[in-house]
Amino acid sequence: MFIYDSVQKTKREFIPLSKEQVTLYVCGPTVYDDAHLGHAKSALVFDLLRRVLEANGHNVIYARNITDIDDKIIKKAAEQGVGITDITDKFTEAYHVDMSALGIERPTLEPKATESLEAMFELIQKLIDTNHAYQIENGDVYFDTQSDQKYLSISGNKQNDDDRQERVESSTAKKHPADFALWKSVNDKSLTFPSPFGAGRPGWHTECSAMIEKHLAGDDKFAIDIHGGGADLLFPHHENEAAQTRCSSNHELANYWMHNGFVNIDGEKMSKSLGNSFFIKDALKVYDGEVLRFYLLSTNYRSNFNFNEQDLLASKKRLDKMYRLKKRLFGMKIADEKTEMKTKLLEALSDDLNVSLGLAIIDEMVANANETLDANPKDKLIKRQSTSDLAFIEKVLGFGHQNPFEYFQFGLDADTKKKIDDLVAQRSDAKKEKNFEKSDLLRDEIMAFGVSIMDTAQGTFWERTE
RNA sequence: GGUGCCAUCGCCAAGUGGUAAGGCCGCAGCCUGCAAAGCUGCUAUCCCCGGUUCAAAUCCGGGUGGCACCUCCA
Repeated sequence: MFIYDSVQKTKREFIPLSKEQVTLYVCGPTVYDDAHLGHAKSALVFDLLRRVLEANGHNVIYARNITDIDDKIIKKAAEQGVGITDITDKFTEAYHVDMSALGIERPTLEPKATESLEAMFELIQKLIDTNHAYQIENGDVYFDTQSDQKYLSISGNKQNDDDRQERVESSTAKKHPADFALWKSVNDKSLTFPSPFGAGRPGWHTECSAMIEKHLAGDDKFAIDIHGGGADLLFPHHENEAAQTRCSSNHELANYWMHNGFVNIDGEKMSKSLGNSFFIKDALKVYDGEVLRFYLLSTNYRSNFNFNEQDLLASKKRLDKMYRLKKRLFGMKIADEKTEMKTKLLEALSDDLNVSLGLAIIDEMVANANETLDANPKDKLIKRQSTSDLAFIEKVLGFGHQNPFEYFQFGLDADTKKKIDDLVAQRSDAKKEKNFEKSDLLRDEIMAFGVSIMDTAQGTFWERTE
């Protein structure tokens, strides 16, 4: 397997620290609002990574945190006049619902900041004891970036001198403007925790390092195999996490770093002012979750992704083809066939998640199966192989888990389906009587529902095509 | 200002030295009562200039044009 390491800026062969397991940590959401398409992208990419690692025989321990201590949460709770946990519980649950709709499997571990305070205290104390952190008069504890020789080695950023000057003058009692808070001394009623450093709240970066140490780290040169997140987190978040871990333990944080690109909408940076499609839950009202998954995952995860409806619809047609093959194979038992397609697909995905190439391989398989079945609808071998191929695709990519007939009925209520079924039956009768004028009229009626019909040897099927 | 990424057919998009995958759209054909679906065939020399090399979309230099981060935003 090969992974593009965004710290070394090169594709590297993936060699796990331990043969027993692969440790993967991804920065999860801050639960103060509904998840948007960017959250979806990140979660999808690392869900895929996990599946591909597993398909390669690795036992993956995947942790994705929930940040439930944050100023934005406090602000929201205050605005709405509700408790902190009302907000965090609500949006944690909503996050799970959205992720599930996208076919994203639950991580092995989902540590919450509120449940990791002890680990954070331990981390901060170690940093203080080793002079990598200091507490100022007001109680804040800062990480001393100057004490870390390797600070900025993750992002490759350089300290900007002009910038530095300005901030020194305006800053507080921090030793250096780049120093960041490990513990913020606050004493408001909303959300404060007692700690060895006084009452307050942890800094944002603290939780990830602490959780990794607590749940995943071993004795190796690196705490974990792979650390992932959105491209925006490289600096300062991941830089700071790495510094904390480096200075409080005898290992670097991660052997491989992966960062997914941003999602833009119609060429513009996502923002709430652009409207509803911003949130996953709103997108799900219009599009099937699996269609969203397929679309968001269809290109290189590192590039920025430009979300727009035309591309999504074009992408959907590709998924449709897979489902039509699934229809042709409906009822087949899944056998574990060794096929060339599986080998090639896994190889493509194992090369830094090359989904684009993988989709080309799938298209080729689908076309070949259709061609063979067109020539001989009873070809047992191709049916077994294709069924097996589709099952593999479902497992490793998460595409194709639905009943193929229901897939094509997305968004239609039972009443409408019944009406369409009735019209289709009437049309079939008319066709039997060779009353084509009547059957064509009925077809027009059916198509008015945004539905296409197709006559096959197995009977007439209909699909919502819009 | 600092750091970094990107530029491939109308659109989306693979391909990191050996002579341009795939999908959408379009055209022609097979199939069909007609369709739809499916299948077959057809459609690019890779932003510009220069260099390295037997050989470059792929490496180097210079342009031009996008974009991101440097403000707790995935």
